[in-house]
Amino acid sequence: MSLRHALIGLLAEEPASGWDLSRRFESVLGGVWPAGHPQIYLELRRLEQDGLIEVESEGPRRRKAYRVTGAGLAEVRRWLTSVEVDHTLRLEPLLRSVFFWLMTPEELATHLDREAAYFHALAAKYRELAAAKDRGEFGQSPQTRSLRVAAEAGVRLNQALGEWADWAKGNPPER
Amino acid sequence: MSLRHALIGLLAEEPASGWDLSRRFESVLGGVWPAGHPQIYLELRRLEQDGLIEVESEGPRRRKAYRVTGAGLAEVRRWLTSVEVDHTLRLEPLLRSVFFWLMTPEELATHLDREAAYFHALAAKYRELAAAKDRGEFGQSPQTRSLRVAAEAGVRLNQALGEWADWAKGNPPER
DNA sequence: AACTAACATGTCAAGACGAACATGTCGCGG
DNA sequence: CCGCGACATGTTCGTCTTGACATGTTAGTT
Repeated sequence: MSLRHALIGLLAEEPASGWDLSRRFESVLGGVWPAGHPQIYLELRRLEQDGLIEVESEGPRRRKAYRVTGAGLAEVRRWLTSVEVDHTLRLEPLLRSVFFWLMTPEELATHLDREAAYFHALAAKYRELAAAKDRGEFGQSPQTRSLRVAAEAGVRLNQALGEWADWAKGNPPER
Repeated sequence: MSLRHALIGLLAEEPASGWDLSRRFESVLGGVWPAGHPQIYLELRRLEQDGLIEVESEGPRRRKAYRVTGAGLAEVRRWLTSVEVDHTLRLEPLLRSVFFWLMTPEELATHLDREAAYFHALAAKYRELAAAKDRGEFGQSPQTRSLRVAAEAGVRLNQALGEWADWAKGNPPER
């Protein structure tokens, strides 16, 4: 159900079409909240029905740009401040770690190498993004600064996971 | 689809009933892969149909204990070694951080305090669990050692998130 | 003998989600 | 002016996942 609020939140920045939102989801939120375009178009129609967003303009190719309404803005703010945070984490790499004992030491070593490389690379990507923002490459708007905070989470999270994989290599379940 | 493999993996440790698995899911895997009992019972029946697990014994209260078959064991191992890891992460607290600019500084400060407290507390819980395992309180089986590795991830992940929340308090989007 | 908490297994409905399919438009290079 | 790639919007189907409801058992208590 967070998709709903994420869409309103993105629209609060600036009006956008389903297609725009789909791409922004992929680039901005893909790392923390994946959503395909079918879901997005569906939810946009629901949001419009509920009066939380409205059509701002219709462009070429049936393009419809949406804008947030007062009710919509109030609803995101209510979500941000009054709705309990859902801390549910679902991470397959960690699920797998519970079953490392079913792998041979060689298989495990290969696996952990790959995982460590993946996480360190992602951490580097976020580090770069954060540095670019610190250089002011995306302006200094509050939205950009929020993304800077989110990027910091990307850095720290993936850094931690990469270091965990490194640590696991030195502390395999079969010692 | 990982539920399937997680269930076989748990059964590879020792035979168990749907109820047992449900509780083990909550205690062992609840932090990384939530699953309610309806899913578990459903999936167990499917797994039995597919010959990956079989009924080991029937006890009181319609209790059916399942045991992994050779095909089942082969299937988890195939999953662990040959199926691409799904790195999808979905974490609402991070999604929210993209929209911090919609909160007042006061609301944000309160929110970040709560989040930091939550993550630090969880990290402490995992740290304790890891320490208990290091003291040998759960034996030294390969399974226990795998759980030790998973617990280490819990420590590092939540530690990182707690520190991130602390950092965000000092670097709010509205400076 | 009645009660209750914990055990144990399930169904059902609704919603979320993803993969694949379908349709049409605009701009541009050839 | 033809064709192609990127743009843009949608549907459909099957699976996953959750919450709510339903049913019955066993052990222990009162």
